[in-house]
Amino acid sequence: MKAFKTANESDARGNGFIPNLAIDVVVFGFHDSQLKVLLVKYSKTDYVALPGGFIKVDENLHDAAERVAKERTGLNNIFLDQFFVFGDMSRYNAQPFREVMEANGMPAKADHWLLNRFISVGYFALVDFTKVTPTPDKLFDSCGWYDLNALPALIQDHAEIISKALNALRDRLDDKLIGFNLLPEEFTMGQLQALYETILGKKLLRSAFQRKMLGLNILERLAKKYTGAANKAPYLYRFKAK
Amino acid sequence: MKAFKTANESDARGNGFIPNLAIDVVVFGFHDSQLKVLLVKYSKTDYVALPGGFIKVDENLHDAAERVAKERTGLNNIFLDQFFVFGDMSRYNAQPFREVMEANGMPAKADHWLLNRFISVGYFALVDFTKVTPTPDKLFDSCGWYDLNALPALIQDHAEIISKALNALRDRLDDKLIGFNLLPEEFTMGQLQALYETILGKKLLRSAFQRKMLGLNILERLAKKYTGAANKAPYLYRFKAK
DNA sequence: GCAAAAGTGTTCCGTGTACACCCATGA
DNA sequence: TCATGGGTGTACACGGAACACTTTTGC
Repeated sequence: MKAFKTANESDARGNGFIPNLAIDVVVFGFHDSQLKVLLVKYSKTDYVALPGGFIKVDENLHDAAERVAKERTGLNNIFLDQFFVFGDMSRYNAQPFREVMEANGMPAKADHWLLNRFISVGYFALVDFTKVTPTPDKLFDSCGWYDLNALPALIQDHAEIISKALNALRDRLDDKLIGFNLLPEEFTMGQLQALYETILGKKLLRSAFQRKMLGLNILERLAKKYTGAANKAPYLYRFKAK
Repeated sequence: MKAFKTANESDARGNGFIPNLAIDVVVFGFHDSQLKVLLVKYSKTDYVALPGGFIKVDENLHDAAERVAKERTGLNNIFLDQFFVFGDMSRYNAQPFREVMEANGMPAKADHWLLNRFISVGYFALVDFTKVTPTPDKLFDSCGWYDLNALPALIQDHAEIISKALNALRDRLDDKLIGFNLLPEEFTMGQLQALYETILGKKLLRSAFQRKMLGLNILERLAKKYTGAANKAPYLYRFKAK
Protein backbone atom coordinates (compact mmCIF):
# COMPACT_ATOMS: atom_id res chain seq x y z
CA MET A 1 0.00 0.00 0.00
CA LYS A 2 0.87 3.65 -0.09
CA ALA A 3 2.82 4.44 -3.20
CA PHE A 4 3.59 7.96 -2.34
CA LYS A 5 4.62 8.70 -5.84
CA THR A 6 1.08 8.40 -7.00
CA ALA A 7 -0.03 10.20 -3.90
CA ASN A 8 2.12 13.13 -4.87
CA GLU A 9 0.54 13.33 -8.25
CA SER A 10 -2.64 14.02 -6.40
CA ASP A 11 -3.39 16.49 -3.65
CA ALA A 12 -4.04 16.03 0.03
CA ARG A 13 -7.62 15.04 -0.74
CA GLY A 14 -6.56 12.24 -2.99
CA ASN A 15 -8.39 13.64 -5.98
CA GLY A 16 -8.06 11.35 -8.93
CA PHE A 17 -7.85 8.20 -6.84
CA ILE A 18 -10.46 6.04 -5.23
CA PRO A 19 -10.28 6.74 -1.51
CA ASN A 20 -9.90 4.12 1.20
CA LEU A 21 -8.95 1.47 -1.31
CA ALA A 22 -5.41 0.34 -2.04
CA ILE A 23 -3.52 -2.38 -3.83
CA ASP A 24 -0.62 -4.31 -2.38
CA VAL A 25 1.49 -6.42 -4.71
CA VAL A 26 3.63 -9.31 -3.53
CA VAL A 27 6.23 -9.62 -6.28
CA PHE A 28 7.83 -13.05 -6.14
CA GLY A 29 11.15 -13.83 -7.76
CA PHE A 30 13.31 -16.95 -7.78
CA HIS A 31 17.07 -16.83 -7.46
CA ASP A 32 19.75 -19.11 -6.02
CA SER A 33 17.11 -21.70 -5.19
CA GLN A 34 15.31 -19.21 -2.99
CA LEU A 35 12.07 -17.32 -3.22
CA LYS A 36 12.49 -13.57 -3.08
CA VAL A 37 10.02 -10.78 -2.43
CA LEU A 38 10.35 -7.24 -3.67
CA LEU A 39 10.09 -4.68 -0.87
CA VAL A 40 10.52 -0.94 -0.55
CA LYS A 41 11.99 1.08 2.28
CA TYR A 42 10.57 4.54 2.92
CA SER A 43 12.94 7.46 2.82
CA LYS A 44 14.37 8.69 6.12
CA THR A 45 12.62 6.03 8.14
CA ASP A 46 13.18 2.33 8.71
CA TYR A 47 9.77 1.29 7.51
CA VAL A 48 9.80 -1.56 5.04
CA ALA A 49 6.67 -2.37 3.08
CA LEU A 50 5.20 -4.09 0.07
CA PRO A 51 4.98 -2.11 -3.13
CA GLY A 52 1.53 -0.67 -3.33
CA GLY A 53 -0.61 1.96 -4.85
CA PHE A 54 -4.05 3.25 -5.50
CA ILE A 55 -6.67 2.95 -8.19
CA LYS A 56 -7.43 5.88 -10.41
CA VAL A 57 -11.08 6.76 -10.57
CA ASP A 58 -11.31 5.65 -14.19
CA GLU A 59 -8.82 2.79 -14.11
CA ASN A 60 -9.49 -0.93 -14.18
CA LEU A 61 -8.49 -2.59 -10.93
CA HIS A 62 -6.26 -5.04 -12.73
CA ASP A 63 -4.57 -2.26 -14.67
CA ALA A 64 -3.80 -0.48 -11.44
CA ALA A 65 -2.07 -3.58 -10.09
CA GLU A 66 -0.15 -3.90 -13.33
CA ARG A 67 0.90 -0.28 -13.13
CA VAL A 68 2.18 -0.69 -9.58
CA ALA A 69 4.08 -3.84 -10.47
CA LYS A 70 5.57 -2.23 -13.53
CA GLU A 71 6.73 0.84 -11.63
CA ARG A 72 8.83 -1.26 -9.25
CA THR A 73 10.12 -3.89 -11.66
CA GLY A 74 10.36 -2.12 -14.98
CA LEU A 75 8.61 -5.05 -16.63
CA ASN A 76 5.65 -5.26 -18.94
CA ASN A 77 3.27 -8.20 -19.28
CA ILE A 78 3.62 -9.25 -15.66
CA PHE A 79 1.72 -12.27 -14.41
CA LEU A 80 -0.65 -11.02 -11.73
CA ASP A 81 -3.29 -12.78 -9.71
CA GLN A 82 -5.69 -11.58 -7.05
CA PHE A 83 -5.66 -13.58 -3.88
CA PHE A 84 -7.38 -11.78 -1.03
CA VAL A 85 -8.88 -8.54 0.16
CA PHE A 86 -7.64 -7.28 3.50
CA GLY A 87 -10.38 -5.31 5.15
CA ASP A 88 -10.11 -5.60 8.90
CA MET A 89 -10.11 -2.47 10.98
CA SER A 90 -7.28 -3.95 13.00
CA ARG A 91 -4.90 -3.45 10.10
CA TYR A 92 -5.52 0.27 10.20
CA ASN A 93 -2.53 2.05 11.69
CA ALA A 94 -1.65 5.41 10.23
CA GLN A 95 1.32 6.04 12.50
CA PRO A 96 4.02 4.82 10.08
CA PHE A 97 2.65 6.97 7.30
CA ARG A 98 2.42 9.98 9.53
CA GLU A 99 6.10 9.57 10.32
CA VAL A 100 7.03 9.02 6.71
CA MET A 101 5.17 12.09 5.60
CA GLU A 102 6.62 14.28 8.28
CA ALA A 103 10.14 13.02 7.70
CA ASN A 104 9.79 13.89 4.04
CA GLY A 105 8.33 17.32 4.37
CA MET A 106 4.74 16.47 3.55
CA PRO A 107 2.18 18.14 5.78
CA ALA A 108 0.52 15.26 7.64
CA LYS A 109 -2.73 16.85 8.56
CA ALA A 110 -5.04 14.59 10.51
CA ASP A 111 -7.55 14.51 7.69
CA HIS A 112 -5.03 13.77 4.95
CA TRP A 113 -6.51 11.08 2.78
CA LEU A 114 -3.48 8.81 3.18
CA LEU A 115 -4.09 8.65 6.90
CA ASN A 116 -7.57 7.23 6.53
CA ARG A 117 -8.49 3.61 6.92
CA PHE A 118 -7.66 1.54 3.86
CA ILE A 119 -8.98 -1.71 2.51
CA SER A 120 -6.39 -3.38 0.33
CA VAL A 121 -6.69 -5.78 -2.56
CA GLY A 122 -3.84 -8.27 -2.50
CA TYR A 123 -2.21 -9.33 -5.75
CA PHE A 124 0.79 -11.52 -6.25
CA ALA A 125 3.11 -11.18 -9.21
CA LEU A 126 5.45 -13.81 -10.62
CA VAL A 127 8.43 -12.44 -12.48
CA ASP A 128 11.68 -13.54 -14.02
CA PHE A 129 14.21 -12.44 -11.42
CA THR A 130 16.90 -11.85 -14.01
CA LYS A 131 14.78 -9.39 -15.94
CA VAL A 132 13.72 -7.19 -13.06
CA THR A 133 15.21 -3.80 -12.37
CA PRO A 134 14.10 -2.93 -8.84
CA THR A 135 13.15 0.69 -9.08
CA PRO A 136 12.79 2.95 -6.06
CA ASP A 137 11.14 6.31 -6.05
CA LYS A 138 11.67 9.68 -4.53
CA LEU A 139 9.94 8.52 -1.40
CA PHE A 140 11.77 5.23 -1.19
CA ASP A 141 15.34 4.93 -0.04
CA SER A 142 15.49 1.59 -1.70
CA CYS A 143 13.58 -1.05 -3.55
CA GLY A 144 15.04 -4.52 -3.57
CA TRP A 145 14.78 -8.23 -3.14
CA TYR A 146 14.48 -9.91 0.22
CA ASP A 147 14.72 -13.56 0.96
CA LEU A 148 11.32 -14.94 1.87
CA ASN A 149 12.88 -16.80 4.79
CA ALA A 150 14.58 -13.73 6.18
CA LEU A 151 12.09 -10.94 5.94
CA PRO A 152 12.63 -7.78 7.94
CA ALA A 153 9.92 -6.31 10.13
CA LEU A 154 7.18 -4.96 7.89
CA ILE A 155 4.62 -2.27 8.46
CA GLN A 156 1.02 -3.06 9.31
CA ASP A 157 -0.16 -6.51 8.22
CA HIS A 158 2.24 -6.83 5.31
CA ALA A 159 3.86 -9.93 6.76
CA GLU A 160 0.45 -11.61 6.83
CA ILE A 161 -0.22 -10.47 3.27
CA ILE A 162 2.96 -12.15 2.09
CA SER A 163 2.06 -15.29 3.99
CA LYS A 164 -1.35 -15.45 2.35
CA ALA A 165 0.18 -14.74 -1.04
CA LEU A 166 2.51 -17.69 -0.64
CA ASN A 167 -0.37 -19.94 0.32
CA ALA A 168 -2.29 -18.83 -2.75
CA LEU A 169 0.75 -19.45 -4.92
CA ARG A 170 1.09 -22.97 -3.51
CA ASP A 171 -2.56 -23.73 -4.05
CA ARG A 172 -2.55 -22.60 -7.65
CA LEU A 173 0.86 -23.94 -8.63
CA ASP A 174 -0.20 -27.39 -9.82
CA ASP A 175 -3.63 -26.35 -10.83
CA LYS A 176 -2.95 -23.38 -13.01
CA LEU A 177 0.65 -24.04 -14.01
CA ILE A 178 1.81 -20.57 -13.18
CA GLY A 179 5.26 -21.43 -11.88
CA PHE A 180 6.92 -20.91 -15.24
CA ASN A 181 6.49 -17.19 -14.84
CA LEU A 182 9.21 -17.30 -12.21
CA LEU A 183 11.82 -18.77 -14.55
CA PRO A 184 13.65 -17.49 -17.61
CA GLU A 185 12.11 -18.47 -20.89
CA GLU A 186 14.41 -21.49 -21.17
CA PHE A 187 15.21 -23.62 -18.18
CA THR A 188 16.30 -27.11 -17.23
CA MET A 189 14.19 -29.70 -15.47
CA GLY A 190 16.45 -29.32 -12.47
CA GLN A 191 15.72 -25.63 -12.22
CA LEU A 192 12.03 -26.26 -12.51
CA GLN A 193 12.16 -28.88 -9.79
CA ALA A 194 14.17 -26.61 -7.51
CA LEU A 195 11.51 -23.96 -8.01
CA TYR A 196 8.70 -26.32 -7.13
CA GLU A 197 10.56 -27.61 -4.11
CA THR A 198 11.17 -24.11 -2.86
CA ILE A 199 7.59 -23.00 -3.28
CA LEU A 200 6.09 -26.12 -1.78
CA GLY A 201 8.72 -26.32 0.92
CA LYS A 202 9.47 -29.99 0.43
CA LYS A 203 11.69 -32.32 -1.56
CA LEU A 204 10.21 -33.99 -4.61
CA LEU A 205 11.31 -37.17 -6.30
CA ARG A 206 13.36 -36.38 -9.34
CA SER A 207 12.09 -39.13 -11.59
CA ALA A 208 8.48 -38.67 -10.68
CA PHE A 209 8.70 -34.92 -11.12
CA GLN A 210 10.23 -35.30 -14.54
CA ARG A 211 7.60 -37.67 -15.78
CA LYS A 212 4.78 -35.62 -14.35
CA MET A 213 5.97 -32.44 -16.01
CA LEU A 214 6.64 -34.10 -19.35
CA GLY A 215 3.28 -35.83 -19.13
CA LEU A 216 1.49 -32.52 -18.97
CA ASN A 217 2.48 -31.83 -22.57
CA ILE A 218 3.25 -28.25 -21.87
CA LEU A 219 7.01 -28.38 -22.24
CA GLU A 220 8.94 -28.10 -25.44
CA ARG A 221 12.34 -29.75 -25.41
CA LEU A 222 15.14 -27.65 -26.85
CA ALA A 223 18.88 -28.18 -27.25
CA LYS A 224 21.05 -29.51 -24.48
CA LYS A 225 22.71 -27.13 -22.15
CA TYR A 226 26.43 -27.73 -21.69
CA THR A 227 27.29 -26.20 -18.40
CA GLY A 228 30.91 -27.29 -18.28
CA ALA A 229 30.14 -29.43 -15.25
CA ALA A 230 31.33 -33.00 -15.24
CA ASN A 231 27.95 -34.59 -15.80
CA LYS A 232 25.35 -35.24 -18.40
CA ALA A 233 24.10 -32.09 -20.05
CA PRO A 234 20.44 -31.42 -19.29
CA TYR A 235 17.98 -30.42 -21.95
CA LEU A 236 16.59 -26.97 -21.96
CA TYR A 237 12.82 -26.68 -21.95
CA ARG A 238 10.42 -23.96 -22.84
CA PHE A 239 6.85 -23.50 -21.71
CA LYS A 240 4.63 -24.36 -24.62
CA ALA A 241 1.98 -21.69 -24.99
CA LYS A 242 -1.27 -23.49 -25.69
CA MET B 1 -24.23 -4.22 -4.82
CA LYS B 2 -26.44 -1.31 -3.93
CA ALA B 3 -28.43 -2.08 -0.85
CA PHE B 4 -30.52 1.00 -0.88
CA LYS B 5 -31.58 0.45 2.66
CA THR B 6 -28.14 1.25 3.86
CA ALA B 7 -27.96 4.01 1.35
CA ASN B 8 -30.99 5.60 2.91
CA GLU B 9 -29.39 5.57 6.30
CA SER B 10 -26.81 7.81 4.78
CA ASP B 11 -27.15 10.99 2.78
CA ALA B 12 -26.58 11.73 -0.88
CA ARG B 13 -22.83 11.96 -0.22
CA GLY B 14 -22.67 8.52 1.26
CA ASN B 15 -21.37 9.74 4.59
CA GLY B 16 -20.71 6.87 6.90
CA PHE B 17 -19.83 4.46 4.11
CA ILE B 18 -16.68 3.87 2.16
CA PRO B 19 -17.28 5.33 -1.29
CA ASN B 20 -16.78 3.49 -4.56
CA LEU B 21 -16.56 0.16 -2.80
CA ALA B 22 -19.39 -2.36 -2.53
CA ILE B 23 -20.04 -5.92 -1.53
CA ASP B 24 -22.07 -8.40 -3.51
CA VAL B 25 -23.14 -11.62 -1.88
CA VAL B 26 -24.10 -14.74 -3.81
CA VAL B 27 -26.26 -16.65 -1.34
CA PHE B 28 -26.48 -20.28 -2.36
CA GLY B 29 -29.20 -22.61 -1.14
CA PHE B 30 -30.04 -26.20 -1.97
CA HIS B 31 -33.59 -27.41 -2.43
CA ASP B 32 -35.30 -30.11 -4.48
CA SER B 33 -31.92 -31.25 -5.79
CA GLN B 34 -31.28 -27.84 -7.24
CA LEU B 35 -28.97 -24.99 -6.42
CA LYS B 36 -30.74 -21.75 -5.69
CA VAL B 37 -29.52 -18.17 -5.53
CA LEU B 38 -31.09 -15.42 -3.50
CA LEU B 39 -31.93 -12.37 -5.59
CA VAL B 40 -33.72 -9.09 -5.03
CA LYS B 41 -35.98 -7.16 -7.36
CA TYR B 42 -35.97 -3.39 -7.10
CA SER B 43 -39.27 -1.69 -6.44
CA LYS B 44 -41.21 -0.33 -9.38
CA THR B 45 -38.71 -1.57 -11.90
CA ASP B 46 -37.87 -4.95 -13.35
CA TYR B 47 -34.27 -4.90 -12.28
CA VAL B 48 -33.09 -8.05 -10.57
CA ALA B 49 -29.80 -8.08 -8.72
CA LEU B 50 -27.66 -9.77 -6.13
CA PRO B 51 -28.05 -8.68 -2.53
CA GLY B 52 -25.37 -6.16 -1.84
CA GLY B 53 -24.30 -3.35 0.36
CA PHE B 54 -21.57 -1.07 1.46
CA ILE B 55 -18.91 -1.01 4.11
CA LYS B 56 -19.19 1.37 7.02
CA VAL B 57 -16.13 3.47 7.55
CA ASP B 58 -15.33 1.69 10.79
CA GLU B 59 -16.57 -1.78 9.92
CA ASN B 60 -14.55 -4.88 9.13
CA LEU B 61 -15.02 -5.96 5.54
CA HIS B 62 -16.11 -9.43 6.59
CA ASP B 63 -18.59 -8.02 9.07
CA ALA B 64 -20.12 -5.94 6.32
CA ALA B 65 -20.63 -9.05 4.19
CA GLU B 66 -22.14 -10.83 7.17
CA ARG B 67 -24.47 -7.93 7.80
CA VAL B 68 -25.66 -7.92 4.18
CA ALA B 69 -26.21 -11.66 4.20
CA LYS B 70 -28.05 -11.52 7.50
CA GLU B 71 -30.35 -8.74 6.33
CA ARG B 72 -31.63 -10.84 3.43
CA THR B 73 -31.73 -14.25 5.08
CA GLY B 74 -32.45 -13.56 8.71
CA LEU B 75 -29.66 -15.93 9.68
CA ASN B 76 -26.73 -15.58 12.01
CA ASN B 77 -23.41 -17.42 11.72
CA ILE B 78 -23.53 -17.60 7.97
CA PHE B 79 -20.71 -19.31 6.11
CA LEU B 80 -19.11 -16.66 3.93
CA ASP B 81 -16.10 -16.77 1.67
CA GLN B 82 -14.45 -14.13 -0.49
CA PHE B 83 -13.89 -15.19 -4.06
CA PHE B 84 -13.09 -12.23 -6.30
CA VAL B 85 -12.98 -8.48 -6.62
CA PHE B 86 -14.75 -7.03 -9.61
CA GLY B 87 -13.04 -3.82 -10.60
CA ASP B 88 -13.34 -3.29 -14.33
CA MET B 89 -14.61 0.00 -15.59
CA SER B 90 -16.75 -1.89 -18.06
CA ARG B 91 -19.02 -3.02 -15.24
CA TYR B 92 -19.87 0.56 -14.42
CA ASN B 93 -23.33 1.38 -15.58
CA ALA B 94 -25.35 3.71 -13.42
CA GLN B 95 -28.43 3.73 -15.61
CA PRO B 96 -30.37 1.05 -13.71
CA PHE B 97 -29.76 2.81 -10.41
CA ARG B 98 -30.79 6.13 -11.83
CA GLU B 99 -34.07 4.58 -12.89
CA VAL B 100 -34.57 2.87 -9.56
CA MET B 101 -33.94 6.05 -7.64
CA GLU B 102 -36.22 8.11 -9.79
CA ALA B 103 -38.97 5.51 -9.69
CA ASN B 104 -38.79 5.56 -5.92
CA GLY B 105 -38.75 9.27 -5.34
CA MET B 106 -35.07 9.66 -4.58
CA PRO B 107 -33.43 12.65 -6.24
CA ALA B 108 -30.92 11.13 -8.64
CA LYS B 109 -28.54 14.00 -9.02
CA ALA B 110 -25.65 13.31 -11.34
CA ASP B 111 -23.13 13.48 -8.52
CA HIS B 112 -25.06 11.24 -6.14
CA TRP B 113 -22.57 8.83 -4.60
CA LEU B 114 -24.57 5.79 -5.66
CA LEU B 115 -24.14 6.74 -9.29
CA ASN B 116 -20.36 6.68 -9.12
CA ARG B 117 -18.19 3.88 -10.31
CA PHE B 118 -18.03 0.97 -7.86
CA ILE B 119 -15.53 -1.78 -7.26
CA SER B 120 -17.22 -4.75 -5.67
CA VAL B 121 -15.90 -7.49 -3.42
CA GLY B 122 -17.62 -10.76 -4.21
CA TYR B 123 -18.58 -13.12 -1.39
CA PHE B 124 -20.53 -16.33 -1.56
CA ALA B 125 -22.65 -17.60 1.29
CA LEU B 126 -23.77 -21.17 1.90
CA VAL B 127 -26.95 -21.48 3.88
CA ASP B 128 -29.49 -24.05 4.98
CA PHE B 129 -32.35 -23.38 2.59
CA THR B 130 -34.95 -24.48 5.12
CA LYS B 131 -33.82 -21.95 7.70
CA VAL B 132 -33.77 -18.88 5.47
CA THR B 133 -36.44 -16.22 5.55
CA PRO B 134 -35.90 -14.20 2.38
CA THR B 135 -36.37 -10.66 3.53
CA PRO B 136 -37.00 -7.78 1.14
CA ASP B 137 -36.73 -4.16 1.99
CA LYS B 138 -38.57 -0.96 1.31
CA LEU B 139 -36.68 -0.60 -1.94
CA PHE B 140 -37.16 -4.19 -3.00
CA ASP B 141 -40.40 -5.52 -4.35
CA SER B 142 -39.21 -8.97 -3.53
CA CYS B 143 -36.38 -11.05 -2.27
CA GLY B 144 -36.44 -14.70 -3.15
CA TRP B 145 -34.85 -17.83 -4.45
CA TYR B 146 -34.11 -18.41 -8.10
CA ASP B 147 -33.00 -21.59 -9.70
CA LEU B 148 -29.39 -21.35 -10.76
CA ASN B 149 -30.29 -22.90 -14.10
CA ALA B 150 -33.08 -20.45 -14.79
CA LEU B 151 -31.79 -17.07 -13.77
CA PRO B 152 -33.57 -13.97 -14.99
CA ALA B 153 -31.69 -11.13 -16.64
CA LEU B 154 -29.55 -9.44 -14.03
CA ILE B 155 -28.18 -5.92 -13.81
CA GLN B 156 -24.60 -5.09 -14.67
CA ASP B 157 -22.18 -8.01 -14.37
CA HIS B 158 -24.15 -9.88 -11.74
CA ALA B 159 -24.55 -12.92 -13.95
CA GLU B 160 -20.79 -13.15 -14.26
CA ILE B 161 -20.42 -12.72 -10.51
CA ILE B 162 -22.70 -15.69 -9.91
CA SER B 163 -20.78 -17.72 -12.44
CA LYS B 164 -17.49 -16.99 -10.75
CA ALA B 165 -19.01 -17.74 -7.36
CA LEU B 166 -20.10 -21.15 -8.57
CA ASN B 167 -16.64 -21.87 -9.90
CA ALA B 168 -15.12 -20.90 -6.57
CA LEU B 169 -17.62 -23.11 -4.76
CA ARG B 170 -16.70 -26.05 -6.98
CA ASP B 171 -13.00 -25.51 -6.48
CA ARG B 172 -13.25 -25.38 -2.72
CA LEU B 173 -15.87 -28.08 -2.26
CA ASP B 174 -13.57 -31.08 -1.87
CA ASP B 175 -10.72 -29.12 -0.51
CA LYS B 176 -12.33 -27.21 2.30
CA LEU B 177 -15.39 -29.40 2.94
CA ILE B 178 -17.79 -26.51 2.92
CA GLY B 179 -20.74 -28.25 1.31
CA PHE B 180 -22.31 -29.20 4.60
CA ASN B 181 -23.29 -25.61 5.14
CA LEU B 182 -25.91 -26.08 2.43
CA LEU B 183 -27.66 -28.94 4.21
CA PRO B 184 -29.70 -29.20 7.39
CA GLU B 185 -27.74 -30.33 10.40
CA GLU B 186 -28.79 -33.92 9.84
CA PHE B 187 -28.87 -35.42 6.39
CA THR B 188 -28.67 -38.71 4.56
CA MET B 189 -25.84 -39.83 2.34
CA GLY B 190 -28.22 -39.59 -0.59
CA GLN B 191 -28.91 -35.94 0.11
CA LEU B 192 -25.22 -35.23 0.40
CA GLN B 193 -24.53 -36.98 -2.86
CA ALA B 194 -27.31 -35.13 -4.62
CA LEU B 195 -25.79 -31.88 -3.36
CA TYR B 196 -22.36 -32.75 -4.66
CA GLU B 197 -23.76 -33.89 -7.99
CA THR B 198 -25.66 -30.66 -8.38
CA ILE B 199 -22.73 -28.44 -7.52
CA LEU B 200 -20.27 -30.33 -9.67
CA GLY B 201 -22.77 -30.82 -12.45
CA LYS B 202 -22.12 -34.51 -12.92
CA LYS B 203 -23.23 -37.89 -11.65
CA LEU B 204 -21.12 -39.61 -9.02
CA LEU B 205 -20.88 -43.28 -8.22
CA ARG B 206 -22.91 -44.06 -5.16
CA SER B 207 -20.60 -46.62 -3.61
CA ALA B 208 -17.45 -44.63 -4.23
CA PHE B 209 -19.02 -41.48 -2.89
CA GLN B 210 -20.17 -43.19 0.26
CA ARG B 211 -16.79 -44.67 1.02
CA LYS B 212 -14.98 -41.46 0.26
CA MET B 213 -17.17 -39.44 2.58
CA LEU B 214 -17.02 -41.97 5.39
CA GLY B 215 -13.29 -42.26 4.91
CA LEU B 216 -12.84 -38.59 5.65
CA ASN B 217 -13.84 -39.24 9.24
CA ILE B 218 -15.90 -36.11 9.42
CA LEU B 219 -19.33 -37.69 9.56
CA GLU B 220 -21.10 -38.93 12.63
CA ARG B 221 -23.67 -41.63 12.04
CA LEU B 222 -26.96 -41.13 13.80
CA ALA B 223 -30.24 -43.04 13.87
CA LYS B 224 -31.90 -44.34 10.76
CA LYS B 225 -34.43 -42.27 8.96
CA TYR B 226 -37.68 -44.07 8.11
CA THR B 227 -39.16 -42.25 5.19
CA GLY B 228 -42.12 -44.53 4.64
CA ALA B 229 -40.73 -45.55 1.29
CA ALA B 230 -40.52 -49.22 0.43
CA ASN B 231 -36.78 -49.49 0.77
CA LYS B 232 -33.99 -49.68 3.24
CA ALA B 233 -33.95 -46.76 5.64
CA PRO B 234 -30.84 -44.60 5.27
CA TYR B 235 -28.80 -43.47 8.22
CA LEU B 236 -28.77 -39.83 9.14
CA TYR B 237 -25.37 -38.20 9.41
CA ARG B 238 -24.10 -35.11 11.07
CA PHE B 239 -21.01 -33.11 10.25
CA LYS B 240 -18.47 -33.80 12.98
CA ALA B 241 -17.01 -30.52 14.16
CA LYS B 242 -13.29 -31.02 14.46
C1' DG C 1 -42.12 -62.19 -2.39
C1' DC C 2 -41.03 -58.06 -4.76
C1' DA C 3 -39.24 -53.56 -6.04
C1' DA C 4 -36.45 -49.97 -4.56
C1' DA C 5 -32.92 -47.79 -2.19
C1' DA C 6 -29.00 -48.30 1.17
C1' DG C 7 -24.81 -50.29 2.60
C1' DT C 8 -20.69 -53.14 1.76
C1' DG C 9 -17.30 -56.03 -0.87
C1' DT C 10 -14.40 -57.02 -4.91
C1' DT C 11 -11.92 -56.25 -8.97
C1' DC C 12 -9.51 -53.38 -12.12
C1' DC C 13 -6.88 -49.56 -13.57
C1' DG C 14 -4.32 -45.21 -13.53
C1' DT C 15 -1.41 -42.32 -11.01
C1' DG C 16 2.10 -41.34 -7.78
C1' DT C 17 5.99 -43.28 -4.87
C1' DA C 18 10.21 -45.40 -4.39
C1' DC C 19 14.08 -47.13 -6.19
C1' DA C 20 17.07 -49.07 -9.75
C1' DC C 21 19.56 -48.63 -13.78
C1' DC C 22 21.75 -46.60 -17.70
C1' DC C 23 23.69 -42.37 -20.10
C1' DA C 24 26.49 -38.33 -20.84
C1' DT C 25 30.05 -35.20 -19.40
C1' DG C 26 34.52 -33.31 -18.07
C1' DA C 27 38.15 -33.71 -14.78
C1' DT D 1 37.70 -44.24 -15.10
C1' DC D 2 35.37 -41.94 -11.88
C1' DA D 3 32.10 -38.83 -9.75
C1' DT D 4 28.17 -36.31 -10.79
C1' DG D 5 23.89 -35.24 -12.36
C1' DG D 6 20.27 -36.25 -16.15
C1' DG D 7 17.00 -39.36 -18.29
C1' DT D 8 14.32 -43.59 -18.28
C1' DG D 9 12.50 -48.21 -16.60
C1' DT D 10 10.17 -51.08 -13.11
C1' DA D 11 7.79 -52.71 -9.04
C1' DC D 12 4.52 -51.45 -5.63
C1' DA D 13 0.83 -48.98 -3.04
C1' DC D 14 -3.02 -46.25 -2.95
C1' DG D 15 -7.33 -44.38 -4.38
C1' DG D 16 -10.94 -43.98 -7.69
C1' DA D 17 -14.02 -46.40 -11.17
C1' DA D 18 -17.04 -49.94 -12.12
C1' DC D 19 -19.81 -53.50 -10.78
C1' DA D 20 -21.73 -57.25 -7.85
C1' DC D 21 -23.82 -58.62 -3.83
C1' DT D 22 -26.37 -58.30 0.46
C1' DT D 23 -29.59 -55.86 3.57
C1' DT D 24 -33.61 -53.40 4.73
C1' DT D 25 -38.12 -51.49 4.10
C1' DG D 26 -43.26 -51.17 2.87
C1' DC D 27 -46.45 -52.80 -0.27
